[in-house]
Formats: sequence, C-alpha cells, structure tokens
Amino acid sequence: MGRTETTQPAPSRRERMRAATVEEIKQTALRLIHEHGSAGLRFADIARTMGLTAPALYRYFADRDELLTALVADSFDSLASALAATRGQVAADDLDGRFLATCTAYRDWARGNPDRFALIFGVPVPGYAAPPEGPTAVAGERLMAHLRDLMADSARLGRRGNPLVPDGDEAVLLAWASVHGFVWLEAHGHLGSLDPDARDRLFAVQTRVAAATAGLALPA
Amino acid sequence: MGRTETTQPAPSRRERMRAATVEEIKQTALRLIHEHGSAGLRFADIARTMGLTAPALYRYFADRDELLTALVADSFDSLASALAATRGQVAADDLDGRFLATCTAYRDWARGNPDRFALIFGVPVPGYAAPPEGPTAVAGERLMAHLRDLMADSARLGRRGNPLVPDGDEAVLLAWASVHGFVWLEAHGHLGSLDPDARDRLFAVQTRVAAATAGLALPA
DNA sequence: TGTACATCAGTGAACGCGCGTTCACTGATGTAC
DNA sequence: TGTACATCAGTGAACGCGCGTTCACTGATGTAC
Repeated sequence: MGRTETTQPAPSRRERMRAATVEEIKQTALRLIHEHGSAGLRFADIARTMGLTAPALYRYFADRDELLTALVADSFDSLASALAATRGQVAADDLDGRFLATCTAYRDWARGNPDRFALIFGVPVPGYAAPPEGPTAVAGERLMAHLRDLMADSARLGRRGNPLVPDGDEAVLLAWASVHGFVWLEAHGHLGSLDPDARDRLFAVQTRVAAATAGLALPA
Repeated sequence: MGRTETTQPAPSRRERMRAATVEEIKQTALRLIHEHGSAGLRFADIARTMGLTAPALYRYFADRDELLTALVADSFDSLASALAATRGQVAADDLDGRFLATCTAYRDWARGNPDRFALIFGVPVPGYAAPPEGPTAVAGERLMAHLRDLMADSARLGRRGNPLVPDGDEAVLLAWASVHGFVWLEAHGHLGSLDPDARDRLFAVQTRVAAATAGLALPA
C-alpha cells in the first residue's frame, strides 16, 4: 500500500475540478456575506463575482439554503479543528494551560473569521431552517464535544469543581459564555474604544476568571 | 403653570396622529425583522402589513436606512431605560444588589426584546452605516454611561477593585462581557439544551462571578 | 359662524431593474471498445 | 492508438415576479379671516 488505498478510488481530474469549484463558490459566498450580510446573499452575485452565469451554480447547489447549510457546517468544522489543534500543544495534565490555549484559539479563530463566527452564533438567517439532523447539527455537536472533553479530563484528574455549580458541564458552559461574550463583542467592533494591548490584557483576565468559574483555578 | 408649559405648544391632533403612525411603522418593522431578519426588511412589506400602499411610507421615512437608524436608537433607549428603572429599587449603597438588579434587567430586556437586542449587538446590517454622530451613537453613549455610573459609585463608596484590572471601567467591561455572553446565547437559543430552572440558576452564578470580576465581591 | 384657502395623508398607475429559475444548446472532457 | 459514445460544465435567451421610487391626483383635516 504505497498510496492511500481507501475504499473510494482516487478522485478523478473531473472530481477534483468540481471540488475546487465548490470551494471557490463557498469562498466567494463568504466574501459576499461579509459585504452584504448572510440574508443578502444572492446566487446571481456569486456567479457574477466568479465570472460565471447564474444557472451554472445550480450544478453545485440546489438552492441558497443548501449553500448556507454547507457554509455553517464548514464553519463549525473549522472552529472545532482550530480548537482541536491546541490539544497537543500543552501537556495533557496541565488543564489550566489547555483551557487557556483553547480560549486563545477560540478568540483567534473568531478574529480571523468574524463572518463565519457570526454565521455560527449570530441570529439565525430567517427563512432558513437548518435541517434538524443535517450536517449543521452534527458539526455543532462536535464543537460541544470538545468542550465536554475538557471537562471530562478535569474530572478524571480529580480537579475540584466550582461549588456553586455542581454539574461540570454546566460550569464549563458558564466559562464558555464569559469568554464567548468577550470574543463576540471584540470580533464585531463593540470594544472599539480599547487599544489592542488593553484588549489582550483584559482577555487574559477574562479567561483566568472563566477558568475559576469552571473550577480549574482560583482567581489571584 | 397648571399644565406642562414648555417651549413647544401642545401637539395638534394631526401631530398626534402622525406620531401614532410613525410608532405603528416601527412596530410593524420590528415584527417583520423578527420574521425576515433586519437585512430582509422591505418597505413594501411594511406598507402591505399596515394596509397602506408603499408610497405612503415616504411621508414618514426618507428610506430604509432612516427607519433602521430610528429602530436602533429606540432600542438603545429602551434598554437604557430598563436599566435605569432598576436604580431606585435597591438601596444606593448596596452595590452588589444594584449590580445584580442591573444584570437581571439586562437579561429580562434581552429575552423580551430579542430582535432589538440583536439590532444593537448583532452583526451590523451591511450596506447600512450608522451616522457617526447621529442618534444611534448618542443613544449608545447613554447605555455606556449607565454602566460607568455603576463603577463610579463603586469607587466613591471605597469598594476595592479587581487587583488584576487596575482600571474600574475595564473591570466593569469584563463583567458586562460575561453577563452579555450568557444573555446573548440564551436569547438566541444557543442554550436550548438547558431547562429554564437550570438557566436561572446558572445566570445567578454568572452574575456573582461577574460581580467578583468587577471587584464588587469575591466568589463564595 | 361661515367661507375660502392651505396643508397633508394616502392612492393608484407607471417606470426600470434585478432576482430566481427553466430550458434547449454547445463544447470540452472522460470512457468503452 | 483511434474511434464512437456518454457525461457533464457552462451558456444565453426567456419567463414571471416583486421591489424601490416618481408622479399627478383625491379627499380629508386644519387655519385665516
């Protein structure tokens, strides 16, 4: 087995071209969402931007909803991957360090992908209902699983919990809400009055307090 | 001075009718925003819902942007009023109590007005730039002033600050971000897995921790 | 109190525009033999 | 290696539709004398 010999055969040239076009459509859609908002996403705009005619897109996505579903699912995956990538960077038993690394990855991803961040956590695009058991739900579950893992590790290592919150899952939820609140406000310009240094410093404080909320450490 | 004898004379019947229509337009717009999102707000929809023809609306708002600006400014005012209303309900020197009351009012307002909440703190509607020194900016400043007041009172009463955050304004910002994060996630259905009782309990914990972040108290 | 005039809310017809979507088609790429 | 056929990406014309916006107008309400 010199090459990767999985069940499906190697993708043909046509399949690769098609995948590349799908990717370009998604990227273009994200750019247009950045400019006009997710509710203002138009098939005709995407085609025009790509130098195609509008009917060509129907070969790739049945309609706008199918494209949006793919974008949301991708965003979940991307965020989950960014968080997972921090796993190996800190010693497994350094829970505080892993929590901090996760929070930082969360923040960095949100700042680097504000539109996808909004796609995940913003107001749902009206008129678009995510399929209940579709890729979006599955990808969302993956993200939550990462956070749960962190708490499971915490319990396994015999760390104390937050006495105010008997349930570990709930404690990490609060910590997540704190960090998320900061990150959301920052990513969408609501902390504009602070200079970057101050934001970094405050984010560090916020994560330390959040860790304390989850029972990982006590504030200094 | 038996009646309110201000500079402007009592509003005429016509002026009152006009004000009522303006109000109905705003309410209708909010309902439609709830259904179709802020980016999907259409003048024609509003008119149709109100039983008017579209051109009639041009007597009240020059265009969609002017209406949106009014809605955002109103939302800021409404939230600021809801917070201000808590001022008299708790003893002035009970800072912890006032902070808690403020947080609760914040949460209640957001749950009661999720669309206006999104209008204020969500992703800005693209293609719509708020006038830099317009009513929106002024109303936003009013909200921030309320939070600053709370901190100023804290300093005046000689309460200790959070040693990790030398600046009181910044400390209250972190507390706000924590509470805001929770409230946002809850208002937009991202805490759907929790039953109402659990959400209430967790919100109480979140506010206590947030108060501690601002240096108002230490977590138990 | 009545009359003549001014103001203003709202109508309905009309316009140009861009959207989503369908359809029959062309031409290039891949496959079977 | 060549040929005949199948697959598929993309085109361009066409359609119906609803939008924003303008315009001249009607009729009701308010004001001056």
